[in-house]
Amino acid sequence: MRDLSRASGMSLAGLYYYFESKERLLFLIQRHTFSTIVQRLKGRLEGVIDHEERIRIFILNHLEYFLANQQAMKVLSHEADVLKNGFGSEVAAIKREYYRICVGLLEDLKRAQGLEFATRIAVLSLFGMMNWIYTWHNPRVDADAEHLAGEMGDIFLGGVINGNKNREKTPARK
Amino acid sequence: MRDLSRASGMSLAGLYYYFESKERLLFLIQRHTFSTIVQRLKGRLEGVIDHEERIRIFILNHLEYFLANQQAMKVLSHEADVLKNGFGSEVAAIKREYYRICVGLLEDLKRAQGLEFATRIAVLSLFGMMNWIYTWHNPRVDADAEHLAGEMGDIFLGGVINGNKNREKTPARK
DNA sequence: GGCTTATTCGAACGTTCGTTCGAGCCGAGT
DNA sequence: ACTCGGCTCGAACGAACGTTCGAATAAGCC
Repeated sequence: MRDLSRASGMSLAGLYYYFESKERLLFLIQRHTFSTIVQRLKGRLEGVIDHEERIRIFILNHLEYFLANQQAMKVLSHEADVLKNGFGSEVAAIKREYYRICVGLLEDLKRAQGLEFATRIAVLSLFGMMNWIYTWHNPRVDADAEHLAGEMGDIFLGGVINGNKNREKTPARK
Repeated sequence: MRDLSRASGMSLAGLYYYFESKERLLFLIQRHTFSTIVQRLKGRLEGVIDHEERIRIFILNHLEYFLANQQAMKVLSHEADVLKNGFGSEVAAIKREYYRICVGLLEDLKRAQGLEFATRIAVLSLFGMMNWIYTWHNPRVDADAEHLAGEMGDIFLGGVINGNKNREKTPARK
């Protein structure tokens, strides 16, 4: 809170005039952030029918926000699940909606192409790929969101579509 | 430190008799953890020549340790890069060696199969997939390390081997 | 038994943290 | 001119933190 006070130019007590506690302030930041990501995603998905393209849009939307707000996302990733009961559940609901959208995109792809893979593990692997970026991405060295989304989309889509073909002496898995 | 004192049964001051500071204690834990992972990996890779199998071993080794020490890895993931200069560089060196091993495995696969993808992004995506597990894995619900390593191996190997075939109207990328 | 050395601990120190309080400032309304 | 409500702040409070210190205990050796 003292850091925020210094950075914003407002006194420490002044912050508490607007935000009743540090926890509520974190809650507002998290709610705003995750709501924005979900809202932008919905807008971008409208009218797109190709299943692979929809997943690529999901990845690009996610990475763009993460890289544009890298410092913030670093904190938010570390501060996941620290909110107490009341605050935590509302943020958790938004995250759950986001997760469910991704599950839906994958289920659609599975149905359309007759694929077989574990949706939950695939979705959480994808989130891992994307979220881990805050630990290594250096804007001066690494490619931009669009390029990275392309590469990750290649790996992920190639994986869920052709994945189990690479098991030696193993039939398609249930 | 007070938590450790309570959990270990030794007084707070007693801890400082054995570990000169909280930072040095964290350093010892990190060094031991990452050294163990690298050491086990090297043992398991010995004698295995198939490139895909070697990457699957890498994934299994990583996930097994992460799931067997989930609470610890949750902390270590959060405490990455908090060590000051002296301590930090030694741990960073071990991590870099681990990273380089993974890069080597992928480069071998690329060469053997004539593939084209960005190694750095692929490696860091794989780390993301695997490391993110501490945020969602529930031992009572989710599969064990072996099963998860199989699924993630399918996705990752399928992705790097067949990835760019899924780009619409796009040639293989450089 | 005495003496030395290793181990353990309660109590405290100084700092940082989240938060609160009371007093001051300032512009709008009467 | 006076007041009132919104806004801002310096200063402090109590708790938690990493760390230290001196004394108490235990263990090994003569």
